[in-house]
Parts: sequence; structure tokens; C-alpha cells
Amino acid sequence: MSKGRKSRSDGRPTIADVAARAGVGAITASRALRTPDLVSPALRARVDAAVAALNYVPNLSARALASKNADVIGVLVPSLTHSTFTDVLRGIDDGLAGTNLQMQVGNTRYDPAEEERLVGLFLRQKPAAMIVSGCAQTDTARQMLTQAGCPVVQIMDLSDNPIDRIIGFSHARAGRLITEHLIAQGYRRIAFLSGWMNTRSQGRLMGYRQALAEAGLSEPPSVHSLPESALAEFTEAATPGERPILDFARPAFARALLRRTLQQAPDIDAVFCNNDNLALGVLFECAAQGIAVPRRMGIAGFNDLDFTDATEPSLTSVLTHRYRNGMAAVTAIRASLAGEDPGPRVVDLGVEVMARRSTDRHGLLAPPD
Amino acid sequence: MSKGRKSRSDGRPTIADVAARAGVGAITASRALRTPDLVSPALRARVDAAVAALNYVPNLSARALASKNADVIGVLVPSLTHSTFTDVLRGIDDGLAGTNLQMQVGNTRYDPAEEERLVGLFLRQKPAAMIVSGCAQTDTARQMLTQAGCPVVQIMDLSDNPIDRIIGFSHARAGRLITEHLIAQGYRRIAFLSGWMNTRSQGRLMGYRQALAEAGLSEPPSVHSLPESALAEFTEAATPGERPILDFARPAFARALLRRTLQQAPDIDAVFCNNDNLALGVLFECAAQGIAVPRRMGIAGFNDLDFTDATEPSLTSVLTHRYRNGMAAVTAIRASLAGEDPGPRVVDLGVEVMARRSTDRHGLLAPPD
DNA sequence: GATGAAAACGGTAGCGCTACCGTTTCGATA
DNA sequence: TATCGAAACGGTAGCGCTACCGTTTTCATC
Repeated sequence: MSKGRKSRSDGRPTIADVAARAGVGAITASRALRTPDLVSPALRARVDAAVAALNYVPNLSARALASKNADVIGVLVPSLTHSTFTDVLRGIDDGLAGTNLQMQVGNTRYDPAEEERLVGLFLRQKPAAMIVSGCAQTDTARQMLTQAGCPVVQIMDLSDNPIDRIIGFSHARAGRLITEHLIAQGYRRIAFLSGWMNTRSQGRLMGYRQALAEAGLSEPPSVHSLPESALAEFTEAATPGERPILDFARPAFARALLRRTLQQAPDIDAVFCNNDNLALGVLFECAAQGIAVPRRMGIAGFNDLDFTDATEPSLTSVLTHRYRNGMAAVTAIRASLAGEDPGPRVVDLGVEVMARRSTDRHGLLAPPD
Repeated sequence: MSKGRKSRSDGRPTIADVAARAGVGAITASRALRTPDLVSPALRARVDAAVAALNYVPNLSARALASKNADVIGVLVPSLTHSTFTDVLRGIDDGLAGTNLQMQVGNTRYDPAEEERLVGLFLRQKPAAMIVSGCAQTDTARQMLTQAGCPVVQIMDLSDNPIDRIIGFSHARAGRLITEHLIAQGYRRIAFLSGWMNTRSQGRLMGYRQALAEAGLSEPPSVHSLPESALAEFTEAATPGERPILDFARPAFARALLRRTLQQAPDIDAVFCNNDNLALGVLFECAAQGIAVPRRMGIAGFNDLDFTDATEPSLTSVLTHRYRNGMAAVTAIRASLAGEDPGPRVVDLGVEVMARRSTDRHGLLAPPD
């Protein structure tokens, strides 16, 4: 069967085989598959029949090499741990439905150097587009992305100076809005609780500080972590030999944080938690200590995860449009690839304060059904 | 500059340019980059210098075409919504660290037909390996994977008859263990609560039924969903024009499920929830209704998500090794690709019943610190 | 029926890389 | 010094596809 020692083929049918069987030229077979509108229906049918008969599977590497770009869109997220970014992935995935684009995911672990490495790696494939999280890229990464020759969308943050295009929301504004809400509800000693600070958390903290300052309030000692000695309990090695992971968004961690905060500042009457998981832990710690929520203590979270409307009392949070963000990035990319107008370079999706019972200090909300 | 109308190059340096600058043959430059051990240190240095000087970026499509396989591993998961499978992704991602393999993610949405489509799509790239979830593939998908010519690992389930290799755990056994735990704690009217049944949920349900039968207990009416009229409340369209999504794992949904269950069977004294999110909702519904947990009602979840140790009372659950599962799949794949022994074809990672206060009916656990 | 433009199809060559094998160099051994 | 095998390097050709352009066919128009 094999022609001889020179053939490097693995025996799978190629488009030439399809073309031969259909009695057409290879390039015509290619066209019949790629742009069926440009060939006659009869020919299209013959080619399709040949494809089916031979069980032909196109080789994407060859296609990518010849056409100089791959049908892959690279997505860089800082974490796969929490649902924040997996919601984004879901939005991207849904946005990609009906296209032949595939999504390739890289986890930067909140490390700009790792992000830079991944950008370089991804760009080797000449992806159709890139989606990266936030705007804290290294100079090198920025430059690589600028010269990538494909649409680049930054997401989940906002900036006046996007690499190419940015779709997201302002964390500073979000932090400010939720803090203003707490103040409006009558809270005065509002602490900021956070497991660990990244660029976006910093933005939220800034907004929180602005709101406090404008209301003439002082900032209670914010607790962002525990002393080394206490951290061990929350550090786990998933697999023997693996580096231990400290999961800062674990509710149990939040409970410890709140205990520590209350030691340092027993007079606080509200906490703005950097995310809903922390808020959930705080809620339970208050329950355990018999601290009345929302009367004695207001609790606000961030992201509006799916449990916020089901807790007891329900949890005030800031809705961030994560799914929509991923979807919007893909929409812009698709428009861009199709030569259409991808819309403005900076898009603010906004956020929404979801006021619920955990901050309803004066019982203004309607009673539960 | 351009040689003429015949060049289809985009001007980026190729390995030939690198080779020319380093004063070596193209193939040698390739070797210096791919297998540095096989060339002299001096030459390696010269090639590296040329790469740096030209800012050379290798073209992965060309490499894939020439070497007949791509440095991509395809991962098919049924959902990106809940942390169950994103934990797996994290394990895979961590397992891939230090390799030049990239992970490409596809979301099958629990639909075998979609899974089949994605398998076909992924295989077009000749991936280095495939990871698929569960063992409910269509015949066609199974066949395609069998003939893929690359390692295939099924995860998050168990079977005697893997496509190539399966690493996971038995859902039936897990369901059985947790139900036995509930029975051992003295619960007798144990309901099974589930938002929606997929293949793996079915396995859990089977195990639950086995345990009940063996203990001579009858099964209270299990509630797996709500009547159409009530579903609307939990259905949301993320974006205008998008198909609405019914999120069956929302805690708020669980609260409604529990209410309905209590109507149909007021005498139940425990619920085994299909996942922890549901259990969380049940916990809050009990709190709202003043149902004492664990005395009047035992609650068990599934997966042991990160909040189970922080709820009040803490939540009994079944620890499934999701991260480890992803990691183990990659470990087997790496061994296989390296020509080493990838271990047995069927690996049971087991599960662990995490007994906590939500099922500690008789106060046998040590008091909280 | 001649004309011209659009539609349909095809040949050639090249995308950038590496498999395959061949050649050269070098140092150890006899 | 002759011999030989391993290490180091290189030429050729091919991976499977599509861009680019050229040729043929079709069909409406004058």
C-alpha cells in the first residue's frame, strides 16, 4: 500500500483524495468546504459525498499554516479557582457558539510574568484574537499584544489606554458605590475585608476610601490577611509535592479575618467584603457569635454570586456582569474579524448595587414572601 | 524589500532567517531550539543569539504540520458554570505547568451530541491528548476517540470499559456512602434533592436507593424539579436574545425545592442534596423556617466545596477529588507521551464522607473551638 | 451571433517547519 | 598513523492546505 520510504503521510485522506474522488481539483474541493457559496450546488454535493465516503477530517494545522492564522482565540485569566472568571469563560464560550473558533485558556495566576510568558506562547499560534484580563500587563506583554496583528480585548477592568479595546467596569466606582450604600443605610464604622489584594481589589479599596473620605468618615483598621502563624490552617497542598495553595476566598478564612477585625476594632458596624465568599463566611461568623445582621452589623459582598439571594438574611452585593463581559468581548471580536464595526474602544458595562437584607439596617425592604 | 508578487510571507523571521544569521543550516537551528542537548553549546548560543536579535517567534502551525501533532490537549467538560469542573481545569492546568502543552477547553453542556461535535472539531488539530468527562459518549464519539491516535483520558466517573483510560470515582458508591452515613446518624426518612439529573446524578441516586433498600427503609418522594409554573422565577436570560438558562444548582432554587418536598412529605428528617449549592440553600431555608439542623433535619451535600466547613452548622458533604482528578489525568498523559508507563487503565480516586455538624444528630462531634 | 462580464473551477507554488537520511568532524583505540 | 564509531551538522523533500492568479463556462445584453 505505502508508496515507499519517502512518504511521511499517516495514511489519512487529504483534500487531494477528496478532490480526486469527487473528480475536481484540490483547490476546488477546498473551496467547496470553506466557502460553499462560491461553488455550484452539484459540485458541493459531490464533494460532500466524497468527504463522507472517505471519512475525511480536515487538518487544521495545514489550514492554519497556509492561511496564516488559526481558528483559536486565546483567553488569559488570572484564576480558575473562583467563579468570577469561569463565568467570563462561560460567556466567551457561549459567544463562540456557531463559529468554528475554539477557546484556549491560560491561567496567569495573577502573575504578570506568567502572563507575559503565556502571551508569547499563545501568539506562536497566530490566534484569531486574544482576550486578556485586566490592564496590568508588563510592557513586553503589551508590546507583543500590540504587534500581534489580531484583535485584542482586555476585560473585567477599565482604562483610558487599552492595548486595542477594553470592555469591563470600574472597580473603583464599584467600591465607591457599595460603600456609599452602606453609609446611606446608616453605617459609620465600615471595615474593608479582603483575603489578598490584586490590582482590581486595590481599585475597590480606593473607591471605598473615596466614599469614606467624602462622607467625612474615618477608616477602621482594614484587615487583608492574618499573621503567618494563623495562615497555616488555611493553607493546603492539593497533591503531595505540589506547592501549597492559600485560598484567600474561603469562607472559613473570612470567619478568622472577621474575628481578628473585631479584636482590633470592636466598634465596627459594617464590613465591605472583597468578594461574596468572604461575605458568606462573615455572615456565618456573625450567626455563630450572635451578632445581629443587619442591625448590629451590615455585610456587603462583591460580584453577586448565585447564593446572595438565598442566604439568611439575603446578602447585599455588587453585581458585576461577568458572563456578559465575556460575551461582549467575543461579539466585538467577531465583528472585527468580519470586517464590521466592533464598537467603541472602551466600553463600560457598569455594575449594580444589589441592596438586600444584610444591609437593610432600618427594615426598609419589603418583608420576605 | 519584498522579493515580488510570489511571496506569501508576512515578513516575520522564520527559522531559515535565524539559521542564516547564526551561519548554520535551517534544520540545525531547528534542532538547537527543539533538542538543545544534541548540538554543541557554542552553536546553541549562536542560535539563541540569532533568535533574540531577530525576535524570532516559532510558528506552531508549521511545527504541527511537519511533526503531525499539535502541542495542545483538548479538554471537554459538561459545564463551566459550577466549580466542580473548574476545579478539574485547575488541576489540569497545574499539571501542565512546565510543559509546552496548552489546554483547549470545550463545553459540552451535558449534551452528548454537542460532545460528539466537539470531539470531531478537536481531533482536527491532532491534539497531543484528549480529556473527556464521564463515560456517556455517543458511539460515534467513542469511535473517533478510539481512532484518535493520542492518549484519551475519561475523568470524573468510573467504568470497566474505558475508551482508553479512566480516572475518577464511583458516583453510585459516593451516593451510597453518604446515605449510609445519614442512616448511621439515626435518620430514617431521607429525601434525595436534585435540581436536574445527569448521568452522574443518576449514579448517586442509585447508590442512595441501594443504601435505603439495604437498611429496609422506604424512599420518600424525591424532588428533582419544580412544576413549570414555578420554574420561571429561576430562569434567567443573561443577555437579550440569549436562550434562557435555568441554573439548577442555585441555592434559591434549593429553597423552593425543599419547601415543595416538605409539602409532599412533611415527615422527612434528612435530605441528601445532589450538590453543596443545593445544600446551602436547604440550610438557609431551614434557618428561615426555624427547622433545627441537625436535630430535626439532617443535611448532606456533595463535592465538599470550600464553604462546607464554614457554614453554621458546618455542612456534611462528600469530598470528591476534582483538582487531583485533573492533575492525575495530566500525569498519565505526560507519562504516556514520554513513552513511560501511564499506570492502570482504570483508577479509582475514591471519595470521602466529610461528617460535620449538619448531620451530627446526637452531638457526637467535638464542640467548635 | 458576437461581446463582455460574472461565475465556476483549476494549476502552481508556497506557508514554515521537521523527518529522514547523508555527510563531515572528532577523538578514542589499535 | 590508520581505523572506526559516535557526535555534530546539513540537504532534500514533504506535511496538507490555500493564496494567487489564470482558464473555462455560463448567461445576459446588444
